[in-house]
Amino acid sequence: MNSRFIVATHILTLLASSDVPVTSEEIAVSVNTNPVVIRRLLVELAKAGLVVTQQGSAGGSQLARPAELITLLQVYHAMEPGHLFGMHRQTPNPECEIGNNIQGVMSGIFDQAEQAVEILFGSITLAQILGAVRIAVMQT
Amino acid sequence: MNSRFIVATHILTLLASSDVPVTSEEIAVSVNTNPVVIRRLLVELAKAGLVVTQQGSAGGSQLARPAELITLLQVYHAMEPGHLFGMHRQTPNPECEIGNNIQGVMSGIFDQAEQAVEILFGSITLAQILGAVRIAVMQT
DNA sequence: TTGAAGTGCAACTAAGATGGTTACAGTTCA
DNA sequence: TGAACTGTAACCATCTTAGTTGCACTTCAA
Repeated sequence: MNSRFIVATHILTLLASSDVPVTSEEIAVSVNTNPVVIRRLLVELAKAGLVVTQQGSAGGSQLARPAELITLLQVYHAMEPGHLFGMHRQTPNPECEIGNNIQGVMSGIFDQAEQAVEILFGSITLAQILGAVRIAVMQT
Repeated sequence: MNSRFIVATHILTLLASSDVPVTSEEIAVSVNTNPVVIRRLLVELAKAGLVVTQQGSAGGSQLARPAELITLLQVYHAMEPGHLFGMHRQTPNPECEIGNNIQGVMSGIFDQAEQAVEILFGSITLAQILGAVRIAVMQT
């Protein structure tokens, strides 16, 4: 369990809330971490086509597209390339009927679980998250 | 990402397929691991009320209840006490509107995702998994 | 009662993942 | 040209996970 997905979402929400490019230092202050950590995540987000980043003295990052066109699912896929649930460390014994088939059966179930999560994430945009943040601010 | 959930399910499926108590050694052979690893998981499964274990020379483990009355959700809760998605390592900056509210917003979303998974797991029993394994065996 | 077979547990180990830090090369712009 | 920024590598500390070893305790048949 790691923090990349939520931190990446944090980054993108911050970018969505700004009209101008945001430096990794500014993001790092919001996230409360080191700018290099932020930069590492920004490289992945850029590879996924979610942000564009400008080098040099006027550098900074911006969303690559409108916040309404970025879903949590896209963020999730950029940050978490693996599966949600793990398999055996060693291949189970193929001479045993359970050992020989349990992974196949369970991978089917795990796929369904992942799909349920993906459907949810695919239905939530960055604009909605920013909106929810702003509502929370007003209620404080 | 670990292997405890699927290995615990493997263990329980094996117990469900047997009329007699199964030793940790036999389970270890099916899972292809060391018996101590199995015993560790069995202790947790027993605490969760899913298995009963007999010590001594006639020792071994059995399901604590019929396979139709054990759901994947119960197994999951016994093996994975934490959350599915991680939060920031350090508390984000409360002076920033995004930093101050992103965790609240995202925890709501993560709860929904976990719920979707739990609904799925709660609908699948061990008996169904054993049935699926047996169907897979017949098709090999 | 004894010895064998099994559980439960502690301690140790190796491997891998994660996130933080430091240093610096490269890029851009005033 | 120098400052401000990105991108990257290397290192480090911490934590988790799963495997191994050793052994105390439990149980039961002989």
